[in-house]
Amino acid sequence: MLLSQESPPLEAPPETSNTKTKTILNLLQGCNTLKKLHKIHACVITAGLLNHPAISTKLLNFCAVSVSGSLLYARLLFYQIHNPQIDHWNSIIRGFSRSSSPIQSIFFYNQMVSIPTRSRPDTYTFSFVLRACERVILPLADSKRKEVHGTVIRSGYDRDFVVCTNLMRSYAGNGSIENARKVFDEMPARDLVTWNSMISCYAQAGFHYEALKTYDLMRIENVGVDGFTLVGLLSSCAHVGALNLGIEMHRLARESGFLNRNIYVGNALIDMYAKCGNLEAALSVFDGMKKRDIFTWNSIVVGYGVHGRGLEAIEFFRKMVMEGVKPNSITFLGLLCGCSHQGLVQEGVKFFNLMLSKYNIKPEIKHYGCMVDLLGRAGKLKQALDVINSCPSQNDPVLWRTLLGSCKIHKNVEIGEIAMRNLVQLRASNAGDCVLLATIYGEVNNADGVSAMRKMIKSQGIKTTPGWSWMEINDQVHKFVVNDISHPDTNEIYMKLREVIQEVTLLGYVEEDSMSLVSLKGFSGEGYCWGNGSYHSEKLAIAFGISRTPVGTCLRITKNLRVCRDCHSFTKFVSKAFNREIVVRDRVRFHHFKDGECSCKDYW
DNA sequence: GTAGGGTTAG
Repeated sequence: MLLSQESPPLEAPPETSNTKTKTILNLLQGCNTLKKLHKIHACVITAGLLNHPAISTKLLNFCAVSVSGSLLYARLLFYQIHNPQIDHWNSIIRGFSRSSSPIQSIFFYNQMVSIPTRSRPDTYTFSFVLRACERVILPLADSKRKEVHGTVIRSGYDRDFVVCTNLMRSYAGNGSIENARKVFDEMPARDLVTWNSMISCYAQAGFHYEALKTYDLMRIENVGVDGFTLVGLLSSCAHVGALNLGIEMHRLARESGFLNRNIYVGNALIDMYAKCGNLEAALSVFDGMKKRDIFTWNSIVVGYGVHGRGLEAIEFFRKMVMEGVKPNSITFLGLLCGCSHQGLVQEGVKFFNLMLSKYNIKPEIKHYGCMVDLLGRAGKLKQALDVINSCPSQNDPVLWRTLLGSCKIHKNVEIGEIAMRNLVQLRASNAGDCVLLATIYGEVNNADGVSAMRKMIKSQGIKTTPGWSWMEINDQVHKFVVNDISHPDTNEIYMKLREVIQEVTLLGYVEEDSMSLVSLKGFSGEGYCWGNGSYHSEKLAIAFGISRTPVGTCLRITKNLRVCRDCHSFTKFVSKAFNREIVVRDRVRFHHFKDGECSCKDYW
């Protein structure tokens, strides 16, 4: 009931309509609870002022938009207003667009546009309804978005920065990054927010290369940068390992004053440096920050963790807790990752237990994955199996796949078969898993096992993740895939590669061809590169890097899969033969190659 | 009076 009998008017009705209006507007001004609003609403009805434009707008706005409002109430109120005006429509559409039921927003928009004599949508209406489309995940939202887009164009709002930004985000948020780009390209002019949004749309969709390319265009158009630009670009630099561009962002941040003013920028810088393999620089930014939040601490803990420097990650964790910052589930991912790569089994187990007992953080599947990796890597395969069995969602193929990976390191057929059986049962086994188990069989000279895996792959059809490597030279990011011939300097790269192979062969490099799994050659199984005799993307990147950078320059490579044994051995030899430090960031960790050795100590 | 952009993990 809107007119509760227990809600008497707040004061005696004013005498004239004008004073009534003023009194009610004053009351609305001070209204901060729904209860007070109930009473004011009752007054409004008694005074017959519900259709007074200022009053109804304020009433509705409070219900639909303010934190103490109620959308249910807003909807009832809306239907009491005769001939709602643009402000009313915008209020109700705005309110629902950010609610848990954004579809209602579209519903009201539909009503609004269904009768042409009603208010026409304006720039605000479009912004709100597009936000609603972005949040509704039904396929229907797609056609709605296109329809709204059409209306936007027909009504001339396609020149409006804000509407177009909303359109872009709405498209990108639903997987249609091409349409987002199309909107961007077709705008007659763009402001800084539009550029930043394009970058963040790309970054959030995982198109980091395109995000960085957008910055090239930005430079040409001279639009400048702000903190948002820097953060978006730094995140993409971190993802693709573009250190030089990241350093350029750092310089811009320093010069423009954002470094000290904006905690986001500092946080993104720490993450970028850590992900690009330069922990010292990450630490220096960290040390220089006046204020630190959970992102700052997590970035440094995770940074040390993925570099396999578990003890230091633990040290940062201690400092963070001492400074009163509460760790979250990501902090523990960093810790467990660090423990796993440094073989700190006891510490890892301790932190895993601490999560729930002390910090009330429920371990998620990723944390279980770290534990399986920690124990499995250390050869405690039975315990790793127990962890999977204790996990609430033991039906996750990733856990079994991690265990299978550990079985490969320790050549354990028995538990490897258990892992594979579970993967098959979950209908999740892929070619990469077969390759892993086949490797284990091969290493214990089990020819039948190898042959069974070969059959399994044939019957399933090979489904693999294509491997790629990024490398940045002079602010340009170069991407290579296996046996790549798309690079403009392909001939030069292959010539250099053959030369490099000759050099390292003189030092003792032998291309690994351990398994005689002829039918598997050249494939990249999910998680691990596989195959010999083919030119893996990092070999091409290394050859390119050697030919294009001065002697002694460190080569930094980022790849999407794990390094295969052959490439790992190759890179060690190259680091010695050419006196180069080579930093390879693979899917799970960093490898620092120097003087023929790798920081992972051949344990990855 | 109402609208658009950012970081870790995934």
